[in-house]
Amino acid sequence: MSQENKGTLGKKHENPPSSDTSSLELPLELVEAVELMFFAYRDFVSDPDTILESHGFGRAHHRVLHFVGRRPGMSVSELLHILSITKQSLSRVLKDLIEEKYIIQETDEKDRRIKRLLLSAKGHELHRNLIDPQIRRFQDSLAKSEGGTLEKWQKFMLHLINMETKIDFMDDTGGDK
Amino acid sequence: MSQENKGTLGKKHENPPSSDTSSLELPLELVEAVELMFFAYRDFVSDPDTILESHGFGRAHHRVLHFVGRRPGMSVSELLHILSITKQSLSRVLKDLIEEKYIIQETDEKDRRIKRLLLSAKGHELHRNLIDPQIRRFQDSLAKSEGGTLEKWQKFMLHLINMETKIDFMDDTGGDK
DNA sequence: CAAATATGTCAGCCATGTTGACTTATTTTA
DNA sequence: TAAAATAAGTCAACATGGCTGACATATTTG
Repeated sequence: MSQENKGTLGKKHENPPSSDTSSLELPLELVEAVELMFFAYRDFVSDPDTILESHGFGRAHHRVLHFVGRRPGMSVSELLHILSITKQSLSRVLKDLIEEKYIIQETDEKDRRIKRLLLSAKGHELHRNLIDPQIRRFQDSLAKSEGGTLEKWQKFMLHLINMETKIDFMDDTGGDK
Repeated sequence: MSQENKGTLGKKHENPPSSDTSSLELPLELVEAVELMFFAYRDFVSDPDTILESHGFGRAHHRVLHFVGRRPGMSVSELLHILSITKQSLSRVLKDLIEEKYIIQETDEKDRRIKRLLLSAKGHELHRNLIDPQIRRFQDSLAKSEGGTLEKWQKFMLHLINMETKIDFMDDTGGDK
């Protein structure tokens, strides 16, 4: 059942031989999957986008709030590394968040060059409001996807990401596995 | 097994009661899922991004190539609708693609106001080169995700998207389901 | 013939990425 | 201890790809 060709979301057409014409014919269900990735991601971030707008923030601010929330006390360079952006890009949004007291900086005691980043209460609240609709979306989808487990979805998604990223994620996630 | 709390990608911590503190404690595995969505999407588009760069194109060009490739003969307004962007945004990239002969315009016979969009041979080739690494990524991930099926992943992703988007996608996909 | 529709274009704004050059603290190391 | 390396921050300029508003043109429809 799981290996059959049916169920690729219900196209009218029969699947093409699906054989090893690999370099000639693309497997249609995977082309569809590419598209699903695009649509799902776009809609998945649409709710937080709306909330952010009302605060004069953008997606970049969201990412910072998210990662600082997930790894309280992380340094600026750790944040840069996980986001894979330049410090000039980061600085614009980080400055906003610090000025408006969503994020607090604490100088590290041992190494006073390092600034530890933390969410303020205000920051936690916003982060919470941003992630709530996304969590709900997952829960709804999970409820509707009988047979599918979150665990399997996670495994699949994890395999899509690059090794270096995987390290960052694991880090974030606690490490083992 | 599929309902247990374990396997949320291997955090060090025990899962918090996971009870109905719903409005107080976020389900950790879903917070991780949010993050996976971010990382997976970013890495998933990274290969095409590299190819695009060598052509002087961006992600926006990729999307146009993709949808025109998937729905040959679509009109400009259909494309605008599916991309959910303004015609001014589209025009910049579409102009590039037409000038450089990746996309061909044909005036509709019945209604000469409508321009039908098509990929040229050159367009097909580029599209193919862009999607190939993504297809490969899916195939690799699928191979590594024993137990998980593409079908279930698709169902889950489909449920994440908005109703209106779902209509667009189905359209694209052939309609039924 | 008037109104609606499909497309295209000009001009300017905004968010968020980039590079390169430099400063200031602070810690490490030779 | 003096020099080098590291962490953070800043200024300036540039690119991409969203956006709005205002219009122009061709074509079809009522």
